[in-house]
Amino acid sequence: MEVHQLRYFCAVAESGSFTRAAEREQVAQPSLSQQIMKLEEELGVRLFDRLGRTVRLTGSGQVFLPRARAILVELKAAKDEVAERQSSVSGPVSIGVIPTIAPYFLPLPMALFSRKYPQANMTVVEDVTARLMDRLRAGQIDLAILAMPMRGHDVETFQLRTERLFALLPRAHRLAKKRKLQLKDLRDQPFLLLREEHCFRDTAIEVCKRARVTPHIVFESGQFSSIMAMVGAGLGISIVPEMAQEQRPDCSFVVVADERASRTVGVATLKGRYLSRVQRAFLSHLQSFAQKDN
Amino acid sequence: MEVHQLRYFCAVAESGSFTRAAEREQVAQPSLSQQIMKLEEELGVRLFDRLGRTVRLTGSGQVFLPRARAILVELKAAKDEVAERQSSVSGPVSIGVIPTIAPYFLPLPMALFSRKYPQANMTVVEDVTARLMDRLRAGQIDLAILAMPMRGHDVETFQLRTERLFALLPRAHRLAKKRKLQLKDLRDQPFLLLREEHCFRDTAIEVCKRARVTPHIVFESGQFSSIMAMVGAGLGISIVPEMAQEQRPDCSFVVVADERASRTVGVATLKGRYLSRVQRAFLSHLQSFAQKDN
DNA sequence: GTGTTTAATAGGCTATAACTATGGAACGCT
DNA sequence: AGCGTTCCATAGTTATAGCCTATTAAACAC
Repeated sequence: MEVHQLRYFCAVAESGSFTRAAEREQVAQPSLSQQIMKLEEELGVRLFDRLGRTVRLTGSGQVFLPRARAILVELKAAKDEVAERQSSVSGPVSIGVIPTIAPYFLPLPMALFSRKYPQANMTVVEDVTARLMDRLRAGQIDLAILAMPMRGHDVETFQLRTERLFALLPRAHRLAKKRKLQLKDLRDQPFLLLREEHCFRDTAIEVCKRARVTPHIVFESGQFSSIMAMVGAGLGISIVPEMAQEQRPDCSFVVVADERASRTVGVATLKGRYLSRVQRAFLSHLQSFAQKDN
Repeated sequence: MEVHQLRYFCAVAESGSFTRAAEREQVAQPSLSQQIMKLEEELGVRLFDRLGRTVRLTGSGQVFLPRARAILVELKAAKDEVAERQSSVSGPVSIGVIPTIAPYFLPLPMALFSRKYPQANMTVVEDVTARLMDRLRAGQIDLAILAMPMRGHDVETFQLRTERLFALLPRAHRLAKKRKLQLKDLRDQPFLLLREEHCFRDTAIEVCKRARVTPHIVFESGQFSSIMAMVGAGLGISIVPEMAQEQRPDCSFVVVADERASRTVGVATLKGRYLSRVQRAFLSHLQSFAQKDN
């Protein structure tokens, strides 16, 4: 039983004629007759009585007609729903983001996108890189905003911006007044860093190592605000990304002048993953926030 | 969009693999891939994400899946309903019958058929031949029981029985005691006949004419019972078919011995008309009441 | 790395739905 | 009644398109 057979059947039933039905369906009359016969054969029942030049539904045909119509309608509805889904910028977008980016970067793009496309249904998952990648691979999130570079053959990444790193110092610190500093200036300072699962911890340690500095870690936390409070209390120093800067009476931020002392923020999607129209729209929306200059 | 594409799509969605789906659908894997791609092309949307060796529905695929399933289910339901209709002896049977046959012949066959197939839904239309033929052609009745022969290229007929004609006489009539009589014996008798629309009137006149008798008609009615009452009252005589005989104190029935003084009862269907299983069953049931002899 | 699994590609084959042309039956008209 | 017209079915042909096998490319497992 094929779709065109149902279409032809309905056309004959509605026009009461094979010839007119063939015209309506843009097909030669014998082709249509043939398909109707095939349908009748498969059903094991005559659907039409061919009475001279009038064609009339049999009882079985009358039973079959509404069902055939319903199927054609549902077929169209299924097609339309999928098309609608693609043509309108609406539907679910699930975004994963790491905690060291989420509060600083995401609010503005999300608010603007939500205003532009009220039909978009955004969900944000905040988690560390490893678990975000799991979710990305599991299809639970559509895209992930995290620190570049992302090794991993199965993801596609787009850089959004590269930001300088800043030393976070107590306001009373001897380096706090400088306009910039070198990481080697921080040697022997007690360090406060994020917990191991956070990738920015690795970034910070990495840049230190490159400057031949091995940080002495005295405190670990899950968020910058705890670290800042501790630093403000004079317990040590830290390194934070540019976007985490904020006005605080107890802390100073001094830019780290070392070559390559930076963090790159990017967005990742699963390679081969098909994105719906909203999802693609959000991705390019994010890219419009990328900063071309370093 | 074709039915097999929907089947393949559901198979892949359910098995999570093109290869397993191809096995399930008894088709080579490339064929299945091809049809899925074609479907995706028509919908303008990717339905599956091909992620390495795992295959997963896209959002659009998830939307499309339940609809595709529903369509396949309805397709089967439509097919099944038609099949059921043909396999079981149930459903509507509409029977037309002329008034000079209806009360005498039909009750027994109908009762037996109804007992044998309680699911059969019989309807009887009693009307004269001309209007029954109209209804037959209009598809309002499935078969018509009437007097043969039926001229008309567009009907198919089956003879059921041939019955002798009887002279209907007042009990006191001089011929009432005879075991049989000739039509010419009735010459000059006042005739009571059915109205013009009734074919049995024509039959009666026809047999008379053949016997060189021109009936002098003094009364016309729509039913035999009126005629019998009148005949019983001595107003004249009539001719009735064998099956209309009944025990009456005021009338006698004497068989007409003339060659070809008979009426043949048969059943007619519209040529080219497809009969459902019940309808065919009732037709052959009627034929089982045919009398081979005479 | 190597072997295995999986989906996509390529090319040939076949099945089938399309077409044109024609036949036959039914209906309308004169 | 004869004629022309209309309509569906049939016959034969063409072309589409779905299926196949063989192969490639990539991903995964060991």
